[in-house]
Amino acid sequence: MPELPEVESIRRTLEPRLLGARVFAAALLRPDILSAPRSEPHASRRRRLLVDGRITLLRRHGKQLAILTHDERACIVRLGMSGSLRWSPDTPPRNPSLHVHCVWTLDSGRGHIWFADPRRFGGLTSLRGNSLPAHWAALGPDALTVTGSHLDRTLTRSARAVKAALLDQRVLAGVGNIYADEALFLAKVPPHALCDTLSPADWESLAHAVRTVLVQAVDAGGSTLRDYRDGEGNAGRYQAHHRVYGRAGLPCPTCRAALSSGLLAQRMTVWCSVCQG
DNA sequence: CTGGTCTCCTGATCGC
DNA sequence: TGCGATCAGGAGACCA
Repeated sequence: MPELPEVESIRRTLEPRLLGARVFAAALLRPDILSAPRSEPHASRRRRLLVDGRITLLRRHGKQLAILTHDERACIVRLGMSGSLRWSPDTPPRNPSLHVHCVWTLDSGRGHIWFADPRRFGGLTSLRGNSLPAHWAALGPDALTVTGSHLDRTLTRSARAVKAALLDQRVLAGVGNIYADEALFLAKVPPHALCDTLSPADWESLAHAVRTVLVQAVDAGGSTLRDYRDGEGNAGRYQAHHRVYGRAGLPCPTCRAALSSGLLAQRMTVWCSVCQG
């Protein structure tokens, strides 16, 4: 389930493969995974999939990754929960269980990139490169740069549970179920605490915890629970450092009490009822 | 407007 | 061993 650290790891591993490469061809095997904002004029599928463009930049905001070309086209890749974006020297294996939906061929023998997504919660969005900032303005700030004052300002009058707010991409972009629980544990804030009961100091410590946990996870190449791989096919290593996620009933790493678990905002949630009061 | 719930989808896992 | 039920979850639709 790719969150910010996994998407950033994909971005970093793909960048050297893609920068300067020209898109020779694109095969869209499942047309319904490609969408466009309502405001964008219709363009051909080839245009929308960057064919004949020279890749100039790979940008990430939260969990979204955009591929940009020299002629101001952009293709956003959203990985959903089971999506992957991989580079390989050859075309991907023709294994139906991979659920490969789009394959791009780069010219001059620079290989292929492919988007696969078994559960199809992800997809591609084509848009003009110069409308990317406006598109991303609908999201909150990238979670790697989130501040306590932003969270305080945005959420201080909200009656929602703090974990539900952390998962809301319009509040901050990039946090999913794993890193929400990890950040709440680090900040010693209970996931079910209501936003309007938290102090500015709480928001400060939560913002700090979010940034800390994400930086650590990026440094470890993200978390591989089952399927996640970076752009080169490597697994992440941060799962070994999870303090609470996936550890329901096991001892708290700080106080050794059994970790609590339950459903919050439709997500499995794990926390320490002692440390997170 | 706000917050809670439902829904999409497939593969892994569980219980009988 | 086999097979149906259950679970996981990002994000948009939908509803009170």
